[in-house]
Amino acid sequence: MKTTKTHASLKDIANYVGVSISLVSFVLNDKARQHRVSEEMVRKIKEAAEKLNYQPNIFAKSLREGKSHVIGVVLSDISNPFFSSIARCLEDEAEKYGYSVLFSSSDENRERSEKQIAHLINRGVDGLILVPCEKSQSTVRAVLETGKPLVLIDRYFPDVHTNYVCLNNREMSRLATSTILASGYSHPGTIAYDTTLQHMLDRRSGYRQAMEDAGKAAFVSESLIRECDLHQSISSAIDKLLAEGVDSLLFATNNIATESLMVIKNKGINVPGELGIIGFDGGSAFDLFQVPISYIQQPVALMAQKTVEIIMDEILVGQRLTHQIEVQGTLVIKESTKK
Amino acid sequence: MKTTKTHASLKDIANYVGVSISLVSFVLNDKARQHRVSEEMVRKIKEAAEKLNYQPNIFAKSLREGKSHVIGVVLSDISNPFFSSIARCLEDEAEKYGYSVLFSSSDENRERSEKQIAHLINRGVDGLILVPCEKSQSTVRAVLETGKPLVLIDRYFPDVHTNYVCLNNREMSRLATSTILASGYSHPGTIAYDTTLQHMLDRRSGYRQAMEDAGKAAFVSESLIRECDLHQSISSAIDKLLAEGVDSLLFATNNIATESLMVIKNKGINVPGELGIIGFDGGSAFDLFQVPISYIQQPVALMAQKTVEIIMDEILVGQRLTHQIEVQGTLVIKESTKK
DNA sequence: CTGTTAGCGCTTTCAC
DNA sequence: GTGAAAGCGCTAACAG
Repeated sequence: MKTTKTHASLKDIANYVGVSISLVSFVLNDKARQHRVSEEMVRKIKEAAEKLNYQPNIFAKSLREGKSHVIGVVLSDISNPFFSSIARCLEDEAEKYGYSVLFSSSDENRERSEKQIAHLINRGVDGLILVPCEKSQSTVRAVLETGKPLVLIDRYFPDVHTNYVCLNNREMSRLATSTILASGYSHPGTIAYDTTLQHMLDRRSGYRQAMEDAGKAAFVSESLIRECDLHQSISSAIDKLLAEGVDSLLFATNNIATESLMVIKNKGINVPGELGIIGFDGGSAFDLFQVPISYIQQPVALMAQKTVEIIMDEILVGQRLTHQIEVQGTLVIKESTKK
Repeated sequence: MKTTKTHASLKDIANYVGVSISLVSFVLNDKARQHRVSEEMVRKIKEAAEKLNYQPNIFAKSLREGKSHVIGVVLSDISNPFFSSIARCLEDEAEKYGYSVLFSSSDENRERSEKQIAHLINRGVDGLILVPCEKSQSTVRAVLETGKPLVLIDRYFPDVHTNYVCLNNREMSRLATSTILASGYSHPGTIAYDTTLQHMLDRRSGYRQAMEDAGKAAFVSESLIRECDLHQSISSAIDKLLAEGVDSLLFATNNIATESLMVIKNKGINVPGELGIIGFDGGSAFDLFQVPISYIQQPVALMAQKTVEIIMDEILVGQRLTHQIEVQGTLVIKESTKK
């Protein structure tokens, strides 16, 4: 018994029915009408296909059509809950179009992501969905030049003209901060990653905006917008912020929030009494903390839907409009901001 | 400018250098020696390939070779942390072999998983890695019959002869339970999913074993091994167990543990004083709970490594031995079991 | 040492 | 209404 259980081909059906291969191809691709194939013939061929359990050979089809019916996705790390939930939604959306999704994780490493992208393009993906990493403008531009349909998700570069779908980061961050203020906290600080990626800048600037709106612009020294990169630095960032007299914190990502909560717990700081908190993206860790944590929720399913919609437009219709979509987040208020 | 920026082909290189296509093919596939191509020629061709930025057309290659260099993976749900971490590891392992991974989520639904599998096979994947869902023996057997290399991961069916890689579930569960007992808890209970999947049966039976070993067999009524399926039932499962006089709990999965901790927190039960706890797989939620939770850790990276190793053996070498691997877990003890 | 040739399975143009 | 034939890019058996 051979491993490659050679499936029935058009030829097999043609022989079986006693007609030409092309006729079978027409019928099985719903081009029967167009070629005015007789009803009788159509029936016979479809029956035979059914009987022989015909499955089109996707390699041949791809070779011939220059299409793979696969879209490639490069994200930060698929084992990160935020990205894995995006992954799941992308998978579901793509499926609606009969498309499969090939994932790879860049680990926020530019070289690595370039390799992954090259690999995916080599694999013949019909389009690319990217969570671009820092300073990868040139990479994104290079992809653009290949003419491959491309949509960025979660992040974008203001100086690169591409499709993208992301959260209204600035606004959500502003809203979160002003909510903290409205709850009676007077000295909120924030912790974000030390990166030039736009979504982080926006989250920081939303915080700043809220502070200005509240007439606390003067209070916002750079030291209230702490940056961190490694896990260790979170602890020291919190120390410094507390030393500044901060009474509440906005965490710019889920990871930062989770790490920070760990630190806060270990320090025995009381939430929300001593410290008010808002995080990003929710998750069971937020709910199991001493007090449920308020958070900014991203409409992940919607983001995925829009992203796939855009890319499929380009792939199928060949549309070349640029879609830049900002979806609206939701602020979910729990106990951690109830002073 | 065309979308399909038609890449350089073997033909282009052949024309450029002024030789035949096959010669180019040999050289570029490292069969130069074998065909005793002259050094000079090899150099020229490789240079030309470099210069024209040749990239083999993967569709043609696949069509010709009947191989896609892709492996398909069907798991429960890629947005579940346990599976997304497996996904990530599988991705990394496959990459070492130049293979890509196509994921899909079955949601523990047999019909759905059958569709996904069929789809992946249609896509021409060279092998399949499955987290099989309940009662899908026949599906697995069907895959086996196609002759496609197959490895099950996380779970297996005792009555189906396949490759698999899973945790030493019974032993870990036994160890966890006996550890609970050794810590001074006398009435441990357990909560597992209501399923006939072997890994769940094993986790239950490990618990039972430990109880027998401790001379508490009589104490183990069925009611101490609660089953749950929906979220709501967890709450009632815990209620019943507490009513039975249970003073500690072993949760058979990460999800069950997380849900349960939520319930326990809401009930205001003191851990580890009133209730000792051991969960599965760890995660930040476990660490942020009032007291860090002890857990059984699965060597996910190792599992992925073994799985890919086995499947690549079959794909590349055509090996047909059956590998059934049980990897060893680790019991990580935290505060939740220190009475 | 190098070239010719025959497909892999499919789509599609053109001819009858 | 139906069929013949070319060709997508690649590999490999066979010639020379």
